[in-house]
Amino acid sequence: MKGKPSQRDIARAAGISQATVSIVLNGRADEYGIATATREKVREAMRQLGYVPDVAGRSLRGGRNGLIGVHTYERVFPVRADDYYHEFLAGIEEKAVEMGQDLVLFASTQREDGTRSIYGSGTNRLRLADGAIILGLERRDEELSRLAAEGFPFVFIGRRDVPGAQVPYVAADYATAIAGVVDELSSYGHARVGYLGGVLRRGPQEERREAFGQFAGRARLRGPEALLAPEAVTGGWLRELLDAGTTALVVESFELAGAVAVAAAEEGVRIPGDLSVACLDLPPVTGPTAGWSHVAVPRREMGARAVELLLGLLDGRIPADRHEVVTCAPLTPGTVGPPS
Amino acid sequence: MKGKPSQRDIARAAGISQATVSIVLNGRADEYGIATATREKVREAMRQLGYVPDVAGRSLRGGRNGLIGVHTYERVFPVRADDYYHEFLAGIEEKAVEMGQDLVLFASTQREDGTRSIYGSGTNRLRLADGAIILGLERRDEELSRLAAEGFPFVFIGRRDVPGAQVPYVAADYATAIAGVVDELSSYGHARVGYLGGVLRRGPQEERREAFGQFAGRARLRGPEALLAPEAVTGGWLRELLDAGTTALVVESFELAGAVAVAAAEEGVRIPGDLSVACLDLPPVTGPTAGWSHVAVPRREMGARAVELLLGLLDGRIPADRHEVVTCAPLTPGTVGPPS
DNA sequence: ATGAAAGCGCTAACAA
DNA sequence: TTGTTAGCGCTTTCAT
Repeated sequence: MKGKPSQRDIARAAGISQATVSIVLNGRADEYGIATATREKVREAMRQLGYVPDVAGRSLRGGRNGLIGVHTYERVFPVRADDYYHEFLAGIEEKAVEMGQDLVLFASTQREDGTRSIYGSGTNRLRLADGAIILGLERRDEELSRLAAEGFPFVFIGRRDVPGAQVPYVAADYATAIAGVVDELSSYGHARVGYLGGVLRRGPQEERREAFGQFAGRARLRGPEALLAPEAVTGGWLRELLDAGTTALVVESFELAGAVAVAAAEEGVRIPGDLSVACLDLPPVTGPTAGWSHVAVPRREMGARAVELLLGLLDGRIPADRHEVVTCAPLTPGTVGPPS
Repeated sequence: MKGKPSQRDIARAAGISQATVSIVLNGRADEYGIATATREKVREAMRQLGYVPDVAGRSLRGGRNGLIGVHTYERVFPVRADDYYHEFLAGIEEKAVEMGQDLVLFASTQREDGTRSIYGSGTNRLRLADGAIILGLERRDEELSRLAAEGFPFVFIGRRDVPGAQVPYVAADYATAIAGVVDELSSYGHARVGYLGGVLRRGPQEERREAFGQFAGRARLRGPEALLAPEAVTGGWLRELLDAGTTALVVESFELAGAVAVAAAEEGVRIPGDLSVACLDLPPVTGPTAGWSHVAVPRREMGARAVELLLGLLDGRIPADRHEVVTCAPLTPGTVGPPS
């Protein structure tokens, strides 16, 4: 018994047929009415030989292998301390533990230029797992629709409405969260509320900006919209903003919020005394923007929901076109107050 | 053709045998002298049907499945920002990418109480990968020796000399690094160098303390040794230390270094003016101890080496009792200088 | 209550 | 130059 012991080895050791071994191992012993003595013999031999089901054999046969794939379009463990994936993965891991599933991180799909692609490396390694959770900011609609067309079970984290394909996804309810922010600012009496967004227009950002425009319009709030890189957020820019009568600012990312903090310090602008600031992103625990008001995207919970959704798909309990929207926590207190 | 097309489907479409398809796909067409026309027919049918090789079938046949297991005794993605595993995993991922291997994170091995155990859940799920890398501060020698006895290929990260078993591991060369620290302090002219360690005595810490004792003795440095919890490091303690003539301090962990920073601020002790401090651990990028002199444990490189070592074991290129010691980077400049 | 056998997709040894 | 066949580990159907 040098390599991995197979069911055949167990069968031989227990003096029994391989089929019976399979039945006992899969907990269908009752269903098939296997004698208790036989079950014991099987379990004993199994323990003795250190048997573990072979993933390949099982998934080849069409069964499940307890592997949940996790595909990211970038490195999971980044070089710099960029924790974009971290919270999602924490949620995924947590739920995987609960459900007794293991996680497969697809590192083999990375190409020369550092990007990752599902089909780029020729073979779709994702199929090794029962299903997969896909995360990433990149738009790769063709890959997703191809995956869907092949009938491979997967869940995307982040909103993805791929035309002509049913892509199950878990998304944060930005719209409601942003409506809440607008409401709160409005009820404080702010009339001119600015929006500061990044120049890099990726899916989620676009969604936030649009939601803000919509709800601000509905609440009759008028304010400037600026799409800037962090280094373009200067003291002068901030002064101009205030001079124009803006009393509150909604900031898309905490990168930008950091720039605002610096600019405010330069100009002696007090926050929230002179300017209320609400951030639409999670703050770093430390730094100048620590404690600022923000809308918490529930990344952890989204990760966990993705696992649940995927397992639902696998069990056929959930239809393949289902998506879930996870509610964001309300705006935290800190840097939002009445205008001066 | 709803499901994924197999080689059989291609063979039928191209009117040839399945074996020929396999040969063409694996690039052995030259070797077997397949006619150019046949190759074209295969490629054409492949493109047309959108063929993707099935990993399960392939690994079933070949024995290897391109999966490297990663077992940790704690969560990989921690709730608080404790990045103990992060750097190791960054190295592992990097090398896995290079080697075209995927990673399996074993979440299913976690039990009710939150601890993880290889055999705790009844069967050894690790076997589902080709081999595994095991990390964690806990001592679970029985598990490791059982794993070794079963002939399962694995590599431990961290020094582990398990009695009666050959455990391949990748460790940091603390001894040499600490000798370097002692040398440097000695050459600056320090005569009394203290050692501050934690009360929690785990493997690596013990090793550091012993190495320091050994090299300090050899260099005829005399200094107090204290094993304290961070909250026991007070201003009074620090003052006493200085009054006794100590001019330099080697600190085991950055938790303790943080406590020293606070105590020094309290007492108006300048670092390194009044006291040189060398830390034997990686610093957090931010905080009062940022920029302090430290010995960098090459976690990233250790992770990468572990992957190489494991793949070497799998290929039989490396014997199963091999271990590797990775050199630490030398003490960084910052808080070490001549005594006042 | 248990065994025998087929077949999932793939590769390699052997046949033609 | 190409085809035939066996078998990797597993589950399931059918037969005993």
